[in-house]
Amino acid sequence: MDITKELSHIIQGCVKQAQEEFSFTVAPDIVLERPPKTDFGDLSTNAAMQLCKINQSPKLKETADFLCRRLKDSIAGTQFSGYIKEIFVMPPAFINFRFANKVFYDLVLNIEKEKVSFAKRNFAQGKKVIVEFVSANPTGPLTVAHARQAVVGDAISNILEFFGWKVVREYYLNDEGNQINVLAASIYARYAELAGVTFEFPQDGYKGDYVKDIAKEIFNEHKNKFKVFSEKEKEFFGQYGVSVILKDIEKDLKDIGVAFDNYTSQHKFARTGKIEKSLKTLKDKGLIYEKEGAAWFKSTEFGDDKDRVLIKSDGTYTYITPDIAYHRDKYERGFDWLIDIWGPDHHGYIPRMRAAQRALGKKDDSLSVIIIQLATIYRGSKPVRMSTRNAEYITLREVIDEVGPDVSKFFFLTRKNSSHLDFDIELAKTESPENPVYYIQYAHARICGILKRSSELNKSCAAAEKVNLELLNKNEEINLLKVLGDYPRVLQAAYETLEPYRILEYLLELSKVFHSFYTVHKVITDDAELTGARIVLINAVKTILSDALNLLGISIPEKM
RNA sequence: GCGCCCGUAGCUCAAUUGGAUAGAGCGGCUGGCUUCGAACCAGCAGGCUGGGUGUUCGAUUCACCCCGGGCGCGCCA
Repeated sequence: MDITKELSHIIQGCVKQAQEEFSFTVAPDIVLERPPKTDFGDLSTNAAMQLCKINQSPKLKETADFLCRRLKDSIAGTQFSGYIKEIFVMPPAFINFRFANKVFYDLVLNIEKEKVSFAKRNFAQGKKVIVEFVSANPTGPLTVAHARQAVVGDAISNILEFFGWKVVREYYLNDEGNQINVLAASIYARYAELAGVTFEFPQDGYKGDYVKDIAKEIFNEHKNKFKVFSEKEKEFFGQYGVSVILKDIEKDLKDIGVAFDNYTSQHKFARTGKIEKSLKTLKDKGLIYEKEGAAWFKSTEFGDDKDRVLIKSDGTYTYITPDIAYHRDKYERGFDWLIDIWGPDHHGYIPRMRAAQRALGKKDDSLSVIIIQLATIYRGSKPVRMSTRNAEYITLREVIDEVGPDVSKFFFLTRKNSSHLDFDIELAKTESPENPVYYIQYAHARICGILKRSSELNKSCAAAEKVNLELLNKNEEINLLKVLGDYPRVLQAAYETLEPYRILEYLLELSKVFHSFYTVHKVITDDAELTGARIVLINAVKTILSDALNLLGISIPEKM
């Protein structure tokens, strides 16, 4: 039984009665939320306040009292009454509900039976969403800056899947254009050094050692083949470099546990004719005009602050031109929802992408752009500045090797997407209590320890249905049960806001109430019935801990 | 100058999208292991939520104006 749903039906009925009683004409939406303190009960509605507000009535208290009486009447005598212990009004005019413990016992049985899918809702009904993220230029190794986007994007994808979406994780590979030419020239310059050819290193070239490595590789195969740097060499060195770098990127992503379903190469995409097609569509709609030898898109007609060049006067495309076609192609591939995850340096790009999407006749809510703020990386107390061109960066590889994938993921997921994140590598590496990862892991490990011991002692055999859960009535047990009950709501909030950090915060809270329970009560005792009940309880905690982490892409050890 | 994000305890961040006495972790201070793992628990101290005005039963949240920080504003990608 879904208490929240049932209750909101009943409240709706009572609100109608209140409307008659006080001659209110408008009814509010019914909102049920969890009160901030346990003194205020387990669930709360502001229906009375809303009712008075929209009907401009000062009778706050009267309305609340009336609603409260009617609610009690409506519930009394029904089977529902076994689940509600108390209904009371608190100032200014909240109506609060306190549950009977039966609510929580049912919940634990549910977790035991269905595992984590007890929290599942099929919101999407199999609709398709494409999540595009990372999409870092293949001009150098992935840095920790990309790592946050990778980890969050993957977690968001998992959450969407959990709620019934068919998800495709996609990496848009920007493998042509200016920066690839610069890469090609940089590699060629290093090659030239080996081959004894004079060629000046480009001014804004990529200075990292990986460029030298690639050059060396090419030199070993083709010692003196490339005497000059013409179009042919530009293409060869560029694509060679991209393929080597991409291989490393893929490996890094794999090692941190982020798997893409698809890489779309701009280089290949440009050869499908789709860019020209989308240009033609815009042109046919009269949204493109000529000025100073370039072709401009009237993006201001769709909310952008200035029009944008699509075709430069030299005949080449700007960055957005293929990107518009690419986004259009996503729709044509059958996706109902497009999610782009970008770094903060791209936020200025949102209005023009949005404009293009509108120009193509798509609804605003079919495209979501999530901006993930940068992670500032610290080594101890010192921030590390990063630049790919100047070869000053910490790579994702270093972080995986130093800190390990699970712990790094944990840190990248601890903050709201829009918040800056301080990632202290030294802290992440320490095994000190300052490291919050261990708090959750420790709770999990403790549970595993108990379960192992109980099975050694042969005390865990009672099946959940036969266990007398009513024995779980101590404060610490009830608290634990309540937090378990919050889980579906937390997941749903993470889904609606696309903010995975909510799940992590929840896990910290769950771990906290577990630790409190643990220090006060023993699970394994001589009382077989109580032992059985408590084992069911901690099993439920274990299920949520490991499955929620799994949803975030983090694994958790049984021992530490 | 314009746009976006941010400003909350000494530090790093929350606050159920307008709710109740603004909460956690770290750091500081007090206590707690003979018993399933003390990487833990219980408690104390710490706040004019950057400042101001407004909207209303109610503002950390919304609107407007200042102050301070980050990022972006190209026929780069």
